[in-house]
Amino acid sequence: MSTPAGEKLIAAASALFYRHGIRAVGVDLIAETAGTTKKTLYDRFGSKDALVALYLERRTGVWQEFLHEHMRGRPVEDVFDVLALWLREQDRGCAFVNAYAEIGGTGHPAEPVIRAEKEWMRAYLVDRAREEGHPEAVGAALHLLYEGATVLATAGGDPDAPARARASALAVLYPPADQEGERGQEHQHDHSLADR
Amino acid sequence: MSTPAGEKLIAAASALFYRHGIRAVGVDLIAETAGTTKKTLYDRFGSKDALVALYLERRTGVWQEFLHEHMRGRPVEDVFDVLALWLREQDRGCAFVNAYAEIGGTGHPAEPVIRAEKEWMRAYLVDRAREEGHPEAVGAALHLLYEGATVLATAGGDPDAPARARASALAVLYPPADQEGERGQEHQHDHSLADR
DNA sequence: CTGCGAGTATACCGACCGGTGTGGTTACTT
DNA sequence: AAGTAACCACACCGGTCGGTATACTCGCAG
Repeated sequence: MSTPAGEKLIAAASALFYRHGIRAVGVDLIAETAGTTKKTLYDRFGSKDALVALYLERRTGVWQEFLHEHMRGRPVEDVFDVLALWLREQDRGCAFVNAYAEIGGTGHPAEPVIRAEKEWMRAYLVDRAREEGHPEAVGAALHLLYEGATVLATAGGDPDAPARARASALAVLYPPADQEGERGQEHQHDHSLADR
Repeated sequence: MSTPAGEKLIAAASALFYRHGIRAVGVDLIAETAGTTKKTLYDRFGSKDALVALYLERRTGVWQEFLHEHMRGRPVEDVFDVLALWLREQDRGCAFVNAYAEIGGTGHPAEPVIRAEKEWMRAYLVDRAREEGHPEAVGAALHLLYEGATVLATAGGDPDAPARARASALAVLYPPADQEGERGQEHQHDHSLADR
């Protein structure tokens, strides 16, 4: 926690950074939106970069709380429903991917926060999948589908992407019996994700 | 094609936009890097926004050419190898996702270019999958895995993401025989992606 | 009563932003 | 010979960038 004015600054900065991007939002606008002054911003946080890092750290917590709350007692494939629900209000997509687009590879203090968020989500899905008896590779596949769905729902403009990802996830989680079709003689089978 | 100075400007702008982001690069820097002047830039393109749109259009063509060339005669799952090869030099990830992070939802003239690229890639994967006897839903799954792999290889910092995506793709393309395990009584089977 | 942390208000800094205007130099066309 | 498209050099514009400085007020703890 920070001081009252500090919290107001974080709240204003978070909303502005997420909606318009990091470089597009100046410190003057942040201070004005928060109803405080630029002086207070620099007294609390020292630099815009530090405020950016704090914005992403806070957002990690908010998402994790949202996810845990909505996933309680539900199977792992329901992450795609939770994602769809989240994206209904967070229509600018993944804040971490967006931030990386602007600051990636620059040594910005927020870079490790971005990486940590992706790693946390990977671990979450792997663990949840494992609890339901699936190997790690299945969790990794869910993670890929999850990130792909986020991108395609926003930059791709396809609001049904999470639903499609859910359907794909079911195929990975519960592979159907091998219905041999016209193809099937030129490749070796056993492409199960088990035991990798 | 454009005039010689125009081409130099596009080349300089493309490299700078991709590496540092759109807002981070000013028109002065672009003109100087191209060895020409800001005046010429505005005479050719009219605005920075138009140059951004052109940058993305050109990049669409470069990627499509790269993809076609490397995919010749190879099965659809090899897109993930081509992606890995591409990302070895294009280490800032998907230019379109990055651009969307900066200009998404602003009415920027480059927005339709971004959407078109995602749609083109979806159609490509669906078509390639169909040629090999797979239904549309399989192509859609490949698209999700492809986008997820790109994000996780860059923002996620996981260089093995494309390889993981390839493994997941094989499981979707060639579902193994249903090895019933400890789980399997609480869900209905038949989660094949066929016929959707 | 004094010191201090937190906050406000406002002015200021050099640098850079996207974009324009002026004027002059080639080279190719009609 | 005249016109024109392409280009360069350079100066200029108002506005905004991240960041700093000065001076003042308030509430609270010693």
